[in-house]
Amino acid sequence: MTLTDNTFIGEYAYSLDSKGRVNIPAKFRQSLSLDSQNTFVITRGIDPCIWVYPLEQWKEIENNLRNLSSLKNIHRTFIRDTARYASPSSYDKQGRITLTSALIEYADLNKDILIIGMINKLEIWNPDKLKVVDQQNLEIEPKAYDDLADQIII
Amino acid sequence: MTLTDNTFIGEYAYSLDSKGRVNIPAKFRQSLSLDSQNTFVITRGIDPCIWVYPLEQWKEIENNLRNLSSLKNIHRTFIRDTARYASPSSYDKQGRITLTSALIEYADLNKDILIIGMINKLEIWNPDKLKVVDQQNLEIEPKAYDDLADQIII
DNA sequence: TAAGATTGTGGGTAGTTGTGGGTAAATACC
DNA sequence: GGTATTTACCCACAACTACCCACAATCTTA
Repeated sequence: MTLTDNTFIGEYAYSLDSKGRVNIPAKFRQSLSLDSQNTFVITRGIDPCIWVYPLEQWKEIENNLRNLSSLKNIHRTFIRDTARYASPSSYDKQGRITLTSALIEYADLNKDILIIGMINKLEIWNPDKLKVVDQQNLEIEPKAYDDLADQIII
Repeated sequence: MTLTDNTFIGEYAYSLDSKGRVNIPAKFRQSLSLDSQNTFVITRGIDPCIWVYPLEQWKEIENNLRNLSSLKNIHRTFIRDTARYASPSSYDKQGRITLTSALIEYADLNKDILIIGMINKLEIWNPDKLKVVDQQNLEIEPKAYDDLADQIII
């Protein structure tokens, strides 16, 4: 059964091979919209992980960036920060995408990796790094969670 | 795999050879629209870097400039600054464009350069200069950045 | 339960890409 | 007008990448 297009949930343990390739979980490939043309855009996450957007989703970001004028420094900086680490990657016949060495380094990936569905995108993690971040997040103030509760019903 | 025409993302480390030639990343050449006829227009960036526009995109800029009235000093100055340093450059069989010595000097380029996809154009940087600018931009008020981020969901 | 299909992982190879340099045409200079 | 310098086009080659095939493990289906 398939859920909504370009929507991803769940956690999967996969491996990164010697050529920098990672399998995209079959379920995620099936969730990818036709308009995304078997293509994802990979980029730096805010956390030390790789963000993987369906092409269609990424194009929306691009369209927003396109409307910013380069006359303003803050706009140029925002475009540069957003665009420079991004790179399109189509999956091969086996369902794998190739990561760039820059991103592998940024996320500090070794052989074992974790792929997490984040609704509108995926995250690729070094499992050890994620453990550390999870630990840190235990210290989030309860108040912050309460504020969030105002915006989202769960 | 092709993304949108004339849309560029990613960061690439290349080199400037003794003849003033720089490779245009293959992915960018593939993104270039047919109407751009393998041609870019290079000019001064606002930051100390070189801006590289697809020909088609540059024509749009020219049209926008056409609509500015020469009665206003700010308009005249803007048109002059934008037009005077611009020069078209087609890439050769190997995919390289030739930079003018004036622009190489302006961007203070040595052998190692960085090419950054900025959605509607490219930037060519001296990596050391970019580091300095990146550092300066850390001082942008977080609030201003957040406001921008609110408009663009990433 | 058994056969078939799907999925995740590994590796080989042909084509592409980035970089250097050579030569002839075009341009500038005296 | 002849010479020097620059520019444009061509070839060469090492490194890398995309594409292909193979296979074992898992899941599906009858």
